[in-house]
Amino acid sequence: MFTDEEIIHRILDGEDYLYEALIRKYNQRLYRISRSIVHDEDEVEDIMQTAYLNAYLNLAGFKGKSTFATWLTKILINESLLHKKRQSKRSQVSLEKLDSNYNYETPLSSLMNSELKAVLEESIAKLPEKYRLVFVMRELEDMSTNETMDALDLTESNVKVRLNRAKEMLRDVLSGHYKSSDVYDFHLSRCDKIVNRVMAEISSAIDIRDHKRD
DNA sequence: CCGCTAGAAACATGGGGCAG
DNA sequence: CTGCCCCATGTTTCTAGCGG
Repeated sequence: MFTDEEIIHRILDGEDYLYEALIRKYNQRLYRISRSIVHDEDEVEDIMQTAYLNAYLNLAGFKGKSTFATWLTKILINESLLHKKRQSKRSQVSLEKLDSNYNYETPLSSLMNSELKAVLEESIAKLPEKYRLVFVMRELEDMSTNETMDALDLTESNVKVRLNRAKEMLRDVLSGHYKSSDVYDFHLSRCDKIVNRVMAEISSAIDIRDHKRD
């Protein structure tokens, strides 16, 4: 097993195909996080694709100031927010779109009552974006407070209080306890789809780059 | 025992709405 | 317009628990 940093070194040394391993590793995380900003699945796919591509093209600029995971997450969040901003400019109607998009599939079998899961997903989706983002990153993706604050450019205390308030809001809706591990699951076919697309984009990007070099 | 982290509570601030 | 209140948000501070 190689660390991300080792893989990146090898990619920069010419082993471009290794980028696929990184994509597969972080697909689930990026999907959930982007999905907590943008509701439409297809749009999330596009955003992830763009984020992976941007990350790849700027890989040489990654200096290891934070971890690769955080760096990549940051790129994704920026891309997601950018997309959302563009979209809200085009059409002001976003509210009615919210409800129709909650019913996406969560393929893995779970111990959780499906009705409860649906309620939980809906409740999460209804959280204000800042709370939802922190909640998804901390609770669903198991990111540390430090990772989360780096990715979102927040203070430590702010991450803590947002997480607690998110939970508080969810508690108001959900009586009793909840199990969050299988919310926002990432469908495997979707994973392959994105991997293939990004690797295709990368190979053409490499062609262009090599062309320019000549 | 020490250091780190999470969480809860108290406190501070800033904006929006509203009566006068 | 002004003063006031309420609400959302962020910071500070304290406590508890966990592992080295």
